[in-house]
Amino acid sequence: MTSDMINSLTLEMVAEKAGVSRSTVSRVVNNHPNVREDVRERVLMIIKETGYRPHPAARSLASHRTHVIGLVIPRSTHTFFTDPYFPALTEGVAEACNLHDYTLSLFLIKTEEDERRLVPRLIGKGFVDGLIIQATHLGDNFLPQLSKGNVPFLVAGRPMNAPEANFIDVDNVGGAFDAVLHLIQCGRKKIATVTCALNTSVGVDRFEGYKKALYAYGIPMDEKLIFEGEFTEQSGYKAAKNILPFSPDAIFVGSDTMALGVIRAIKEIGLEIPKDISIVGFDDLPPAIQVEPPLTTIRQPVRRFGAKAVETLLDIAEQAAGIPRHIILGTELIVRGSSVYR
Amino acid sequence: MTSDMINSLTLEMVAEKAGVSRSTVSRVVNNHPNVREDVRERVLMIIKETGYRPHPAARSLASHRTHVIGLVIPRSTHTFFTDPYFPALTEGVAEACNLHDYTLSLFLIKTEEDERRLVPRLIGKGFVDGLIIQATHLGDNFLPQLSKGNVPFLVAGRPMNAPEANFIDVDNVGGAFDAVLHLIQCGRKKIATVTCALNTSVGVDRFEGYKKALYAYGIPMDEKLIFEGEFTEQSGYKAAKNILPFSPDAIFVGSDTMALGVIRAIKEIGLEIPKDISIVGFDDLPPAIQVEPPLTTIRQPVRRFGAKAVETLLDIAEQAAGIPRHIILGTELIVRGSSVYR
DNA sequence: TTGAAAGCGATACCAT
DNA sequence: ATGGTATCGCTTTCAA
Repeated sequence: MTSDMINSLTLEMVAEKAGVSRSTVSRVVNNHPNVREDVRERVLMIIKETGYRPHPAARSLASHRTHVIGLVIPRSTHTFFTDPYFPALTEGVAEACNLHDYTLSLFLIKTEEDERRLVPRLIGKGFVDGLIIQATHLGDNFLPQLSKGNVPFLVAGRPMNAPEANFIDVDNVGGAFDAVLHLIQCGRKKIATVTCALNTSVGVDRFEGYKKALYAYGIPMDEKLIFEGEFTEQSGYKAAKNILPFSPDAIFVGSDTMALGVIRAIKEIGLEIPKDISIVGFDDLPPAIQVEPPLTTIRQPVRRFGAKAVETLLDIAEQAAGIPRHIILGTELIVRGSSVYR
Repeated sequence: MTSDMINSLTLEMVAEKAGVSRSTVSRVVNNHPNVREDVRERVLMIIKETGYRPHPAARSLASHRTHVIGLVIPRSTHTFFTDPYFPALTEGVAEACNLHDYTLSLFLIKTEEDERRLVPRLIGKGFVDGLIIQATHLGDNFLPQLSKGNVPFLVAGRPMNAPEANFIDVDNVGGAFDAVLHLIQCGRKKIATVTCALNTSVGVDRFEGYKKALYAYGIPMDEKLIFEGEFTEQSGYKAAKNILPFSPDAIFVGSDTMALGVIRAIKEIGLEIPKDISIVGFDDLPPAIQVEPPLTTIRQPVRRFGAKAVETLLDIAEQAAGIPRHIILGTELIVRGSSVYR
């Protein structure tokens, strides 16, 4: 038996060997209930012996399902490998796909050109069973375009301009609140923040949490202690440079990656963390434990996020037109060396 | 016209509207030369008007091509989002796929279980047109298994135990040589190295370059100045802790990520970079410019790597059985603040 | 529970 | 240059 034969095996041939019709083999392959047990076993035997694999294209042509999920990361120009969040998300989704026997296709949309070429294919029938769209750098017309197609999709992260879309997100407001609350409990009085880009929902929501916490504890907000970053280490560094002259005793930074930059800036002017100033980040990705001191931060359940995203998407795909889903996963404060001084 | 209709449009319907046969429409769609110019234009018009898209499954069932490339990252348990190299590679490949109108499917193999389930599907006909296999954590029986199938594949990185396989790699030996040469030219005499895991070809090759450079300049090798890391920041830190007591005046570190750890360790004992000790890394990924001082390193052409990988793979897929390809891309020394002291 | 047969939507060969 | 048609390998009614 050559390796060529292994692959050109068809349902029909298996059926013949098993002495049944191809319908029956198909039922066995698809775990249909209506097959006599001994027949099922016989067919299963032959399948195992021959190494038969159904042909994906034939299958999806006939069944109208591809068993493929697309993960779309729009405008990922310099972020995909600059911020570990994206690989982490990708990993989570990939893992969940493996688990459900789905294939993950990855679409990194970097240019307008990419978008023009890709979107029409994405929303065409028979390309993928569903899409997970990373929300951060979503343009204004991206989701509307998607909605014109009939491919089910789920936004990963709260979309700014499409409250009706299905989405899954972490509790950014709550997480940020916890972060700032922690700083307050550390005895800090002058708490600054470096926000994520404020044209993104992560930026807005984490900033919201910051404001809420200050408000809840009667701490007045000081514009001079607020600076907008844009997700990169460099922007964190720059933001810190702007904030430090006003001598805050704590900084809540919107992401771990930016916190790296903040810490770099603080060390540069010779302040000690957490003695002189406390730092809390957000994400809890690997960099958080690769700095000195290790970073207190808000942990996102990246793996659970991916899994839940895939499951929800598959669920949406099954329902003809269900209720909109807005799923929020909780976060967790992880206390390390960068915040508590004693 | 409902959005439903957009997607259920078939070749046949387009053919009817255009008053030609579906063969002709198919030719137009596939850029076949044998179509009269005015007919082509008329068909193209109708396609644009109707928004017709060929059905991928139907297409690949009939043509035996999927227009999908698989990127496989074996045993990526804690590396995929720990070392920015993997996202960078992924990005490069994704970009190239976009360019060639191919879809990228991502397979992260983390467990033995994943491997058992995935490999048979991967090598089955009709799943992908070709595979790019990341070499670093390749088990011994991975490539042999792949070879049993008839899916063309290309290894990204030199595979340790399969010299006959097609692969593409960067010149790790040459790059490491240049790195160490640079340190020698900086006047350093006692040059240590933190290697990548030595059961990987990156590890072996970069170490080889280190040895070659020392040899070329008559510098004796000192076992005490050599320590094996395992790609992570933490392992770099640990390695440096072991090496620093022997007071080297330079360290060539096998990857930027590990160099981050090395620098952390050096700062901890109060040495100054590059005054007391010079550091050179390898990769030139974002972290390289997020440390103080910025890291001198060997730049890999990640983007070009991805592009070349995809092109080569597609090329292999076209040839029935061509000569084995072993492609090596050059590297470039990027001098920043961590090496030259004056 | 099983089998027969009609699609699924394209490609590609063979005529013309 | 164009059209007719067999074919790709499976799913899914519909009958039996």
